[in-house]
Amino acid sequence: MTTTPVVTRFAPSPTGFLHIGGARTALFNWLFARANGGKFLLRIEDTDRARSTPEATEAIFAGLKWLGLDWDDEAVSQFERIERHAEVAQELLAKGAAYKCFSTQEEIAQYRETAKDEGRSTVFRSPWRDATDLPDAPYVVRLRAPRDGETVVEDVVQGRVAWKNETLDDLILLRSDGTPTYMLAVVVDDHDMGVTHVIRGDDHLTNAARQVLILDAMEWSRPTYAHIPLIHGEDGAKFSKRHGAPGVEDYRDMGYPAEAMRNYLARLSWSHGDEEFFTTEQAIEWFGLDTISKGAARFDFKKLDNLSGQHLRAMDDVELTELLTDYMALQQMPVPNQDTRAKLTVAMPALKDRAKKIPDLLEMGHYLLTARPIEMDEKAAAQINDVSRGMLERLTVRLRNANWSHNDLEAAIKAFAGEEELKLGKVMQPMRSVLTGRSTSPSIFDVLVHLGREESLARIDDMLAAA
RNA sequence: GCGCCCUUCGUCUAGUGGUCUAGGACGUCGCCCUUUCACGGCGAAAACACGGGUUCGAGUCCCGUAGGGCGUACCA
Repeated sequence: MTTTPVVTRFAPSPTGFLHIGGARTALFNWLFARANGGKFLLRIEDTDRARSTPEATEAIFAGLKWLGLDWDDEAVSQFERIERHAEVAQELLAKGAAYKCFSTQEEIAQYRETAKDEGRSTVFRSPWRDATDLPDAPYVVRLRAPRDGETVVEDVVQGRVAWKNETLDDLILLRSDGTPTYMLAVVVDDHDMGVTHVIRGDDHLTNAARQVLILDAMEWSRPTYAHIPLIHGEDGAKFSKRHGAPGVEDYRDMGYPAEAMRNYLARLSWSHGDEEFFTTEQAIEWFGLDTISKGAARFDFKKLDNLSGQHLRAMDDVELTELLTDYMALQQMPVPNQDTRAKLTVAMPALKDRAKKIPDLLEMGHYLLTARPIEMDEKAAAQINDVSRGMLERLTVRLRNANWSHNDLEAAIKAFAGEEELKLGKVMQPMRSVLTGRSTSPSIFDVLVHLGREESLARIDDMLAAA
């Protein structure tokens, strides 16, 4: 027995951006290919010229790259293969497996209407299926589909799915303008590209029945099908724009690391026991079509946030600093210089401890990214009054003589609070305001150390001078 | 309308006839830690859609019902 190498593909239509559902489909295909040492191919389904744009194609490339889903070989343009699609249609015609249908769209619509009125099946039955006397008029090429028996698709996730052939119509292969339909194009392309496993959304499950008919007519072998459930929004309806963030770039912009995104998306309708948090390497090791469930999953931002935080905390500090500066560049923010980056890396353990997304890192590390004079936000400013000002003034005197280490500073400040009979928080919060301009930040002792003696004291002096 | 698919805590899921008085994770609530916010630790509430079968025994198999989804184009 020869083992044929696995070939999967992702085949999006370039009509906008990389949809979150599409991204998950791409991820499954990628994971399966990588898990089996196979190939992951990309095909752009751009045969609908009116809706396809080069920008959308670029957006899909960008989305996949950001997610880290690298594809093998050149991306295939379906549009460029229409000659080949037509060729197959001709072959089918020659074999008698397809026929020319001269019914107009109006006639078809009429047929369906009367069928509906009479309570019959609305599946169109072309009068040209067995006609011998053909007019000289525009025609479409239809598949001569079997009318008896049933068509069965063995799907690795859905199981055995069967349709009575009488419910399937003679689908159109070539339109009256000679261009191929989607049904024909997918089948031909998948075959020519050597795709062994078709992993796609279960909105294509019904299409599989008709595609299999084309395959059979051409006497081509069938790929393994895996129709995976769709991703729904938090309200249970198909994930769309009104759910807030339909495109992968939205998640990039919100500051989720790609690794967290892969982890979260992988866990939607797929699982490996109780594993929740894992690396991409582990996902590749564990992934299998047999552990995909049939039910649609709802997208849950809360869980994504949690996973994202875990990934942030697991990341290396230098790597995280890079991720942070890349994000700042992406958001058109001034990118910190080498010196500031070094400080960010040092502070990173404290910053990442309380972050879920990259912008949280930015917020936490704000004190390192801002220069004197510090601007306080509203909550921070509320901490400053005559009492806290006086307190800080007395504290500063102590600080000037303190040894500038985390432990010594902590000891000095605690001693001060004790003498003033103040709860530590009463001392810390005003300090936080003055040093960071925020009401939340890493530990003040850390902040003092990160900032250094000179900068810390200067920030306090600024405030006192402004009084 | 017709066809196909789906249905375990609020959410993601484990579960492949007995070990399920149903496990984990997120979220929620409580307690602890604590200078804020987080993180972390401990604990709690919380589900087999419903009804029939099959079986000694069903979350697990079969059939209905209900609910949801997808499809039903000379779109992809």
